[in-house]
Parts: sequence; structure tokens; C-alpha cells
Amino acid sequence: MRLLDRAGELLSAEGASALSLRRLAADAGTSTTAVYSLFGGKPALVRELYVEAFRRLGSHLRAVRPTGDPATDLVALGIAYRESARTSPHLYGVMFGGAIPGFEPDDDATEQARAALAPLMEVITTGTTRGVFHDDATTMTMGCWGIVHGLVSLELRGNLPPGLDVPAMYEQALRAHTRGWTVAPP
Amino acid sequence: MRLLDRAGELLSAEGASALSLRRLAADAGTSTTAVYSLFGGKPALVRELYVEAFRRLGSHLRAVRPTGDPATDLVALGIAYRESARTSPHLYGVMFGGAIPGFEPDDDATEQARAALAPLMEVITTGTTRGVFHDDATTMTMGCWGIVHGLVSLELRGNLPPGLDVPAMYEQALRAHTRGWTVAPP
DNA sequence: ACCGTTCTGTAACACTGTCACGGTGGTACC
DNA sequence: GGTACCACCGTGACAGTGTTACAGAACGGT
Repeated sequence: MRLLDRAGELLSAEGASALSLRRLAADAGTSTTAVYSLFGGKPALVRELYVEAFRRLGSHLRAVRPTGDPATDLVALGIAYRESARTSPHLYGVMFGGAIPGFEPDDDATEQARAALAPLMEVITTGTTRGVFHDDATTMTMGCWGIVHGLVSLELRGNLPPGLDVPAMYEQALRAHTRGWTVAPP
Repeated sequence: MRLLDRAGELLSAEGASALSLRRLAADAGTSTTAVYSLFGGKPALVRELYVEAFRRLGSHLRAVRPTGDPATDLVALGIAYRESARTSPHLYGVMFGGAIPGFEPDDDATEQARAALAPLMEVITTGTTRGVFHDDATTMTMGCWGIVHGLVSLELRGNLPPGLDVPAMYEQALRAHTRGWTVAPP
């Protein structure tokens, strides 16, 4: 599907506001109607980009091989998450930022989005069964996703203070966060 | 300024896509040109909403009185942050979600945004001087902002799994996170 | 009273997403 | 081979959007 590929390129290169149906149709050598007959409208086309972006994120996360130590695996997963987001920030904006107005992911799409976090969930469950982590696995998974997504989102939007060594701060924050789940709650 | 108030109401009530200059001008009993003579365009008007939203967030955070224990203060600040975001999710989308296309905060606006986190920074610096926390204060502040913003953002976008007890999970994640900064790194 | 500045409204321009209409291509069936 | 069907496509229109040039209107200073 050339339309979808070109849409991804256009989005990654020039942002969400450059992704117009007319421009997309002209670049793909077709007309705007093709988007409606093939997908059903612009939100439906963006939905495909949405699930494709999460699929790509999932494969990035699946590429980190567990070392056996869940704590270091968590940090490695977080770094892979950040790298995946930084390779195409506009795609990350589609995933979480509501970059395209009028697009809200349906339940099936959000389910596929959550499925991208399977490697994270696996590392955490093995950690809890081994007694390295002490809390509920789902709760801890959300905590890890939260800090990773939060820091990446703040970085991409320019909310971090200028002159900050982001990779060092990021890794340090990830280490501290995982440390918080390894010690037993009082 | 009636235009600004109405813009905030319109945004909070019906979302970013309902905030059109014509609708706004008709509601305020004026014309779209007023937005250009008074602000300089729609992005400039949204900029005012942006700094106002962060001012409101800052006052919410400043309303929590420190108890003397930095760890519990951090959790209280996180809960206040979440409540402030949930009272007007669309405003939160303007702050972080890029809800209005074409609006990017300038350096001055992002500086005012960062200033809203002053209460968080204060609690952390007092914690580090007392020896409760062991890392760099700025790094830890970003970590706290990251997990809080990340979890709130995921919740507002519907990315958390259905049926999850969000307040309980949120507080537990915050406690684990602060615990990670209280123990000394190995 | 005059002028200059500032604000306002009207109307237009260049866009956008969306859809009804007519046509075109390929495929399945007799 | 001929034909009916159906999915797809392009043209053109409609209703919106942000933006701005231009013509008045209100205001204050000289």
C-alpha cells in the first residue's frame, strides 16, 4: 500500500499538519477518494499508522534480549523505548500525543497498543516470580510505562530544562525507579 | 478578556476541535479579526491558555502544605497533580498533548511552564539537604515529573487497561518511585 | 477641529476533510 | 466470447477552517 507508506514518510518528515489528503493523494499519484474507498476516511488511515507505530515499538522492545537480571533488563527496555520514540517523534505523537485531530483509537487499536508492551510485562512477571520485585505485576508494568512514557514525552515536547544531559538523567531515573520496586514496601 | 474566558470554556467543554475562531467570535459577540488585533492569531491565543493552564497547575501544587516528610509530600504532590489534570483534561492536552495543531510554545512559555513545578523542586531540595534523597535534585525532579505526567497522560488517553483501580495503582507507583530515590544507589 | 493610532467588521483567499456522481477497470458467470 | 456485476477511481462540489487586505469607526493628543 503506497498510500500508507507515503503517509508515514510525510508524517515523519514534516509533522502531522503536513499530512493532508490532497497532498498525500498528489504524492501517491492518485486522488483523495482513494483514501475513502481503501480506508474509509482520514481517521481510519491514521488508525493504520497508529497500529503500525505500536507494532514497530513492540519489535524494538522485543529486540532486547533478557540478560537474566530483571532490573538491568528493565533499564535496557526503557532505553530501547526512548530510542524507538526518538527515531520518529511524529509517529510517537500519533501514538500518544493526539497529533491528528479527530482521531481517537478504538478499543481494538488500544488493545494492540497495549500488546506492544508484552516484553516489559514478561520481564516484570519473571522478576516477581523470582522474588526480585514485590508488588503486583500489572501495577508495576504501568509504573514502568508511566515513567518511560512521561520522560520521553517531556523530552520530545521540549519540556526538559535546556542544557540537561538527557541520556544520563534518563538512565539514572530508570535505575532509581526500578530500585523502588526491588525493596519491599514497609 | 471575554474572548480568553470563552476560549477556555469552549476548550474544556467540547475539546480542541470545537475551538474555532468563528465559533469563538460568535460566542463572544465579536468577529474573528478581534483575535488578530488582540492576540495576533490563534496560536498566540492558545499560548495564553497554555500559560494560564500552567499557572492553574502551579497553584494546585502550591496548595499542598509540606508535612515535613519529603517522601509523603512527594506522593501528595503527585496526587494533586493528577487531580488538577483530571478537572480539565482538554487543558492538559493543550499543555502537553499538542491538542491544537500549529501551536508550539515559545521559550518564554516553556519557562513559565517549568516554573509551575517549583513546589516539587522545593520538596526535593529539602529532601536532599536532609539526606533523605541521594541523587541530583534536578535529575530527581525530572524523574518525578516524568512518572506523574506519564501515568496521568496514559490515563487521560485511555491507555490504561480497563478495570484497573487507577487511584490505588497510581499511589502505589508513586510510593515505589519515591522509595527508589531514598535508598542509596549501589 | 484635525490628525494619527488602534480596533473592528466585511469579504475574500487558500486551504482542509468529506461525499455524491459518473466513469473505468477487472472479474466471475453463462 | 459476451455480459453483468462490483470495487475502485477521478472530478467536482459543499461546508468548514485560519488568515489577511481593505474600509470604516472610535479614541486620544495636539
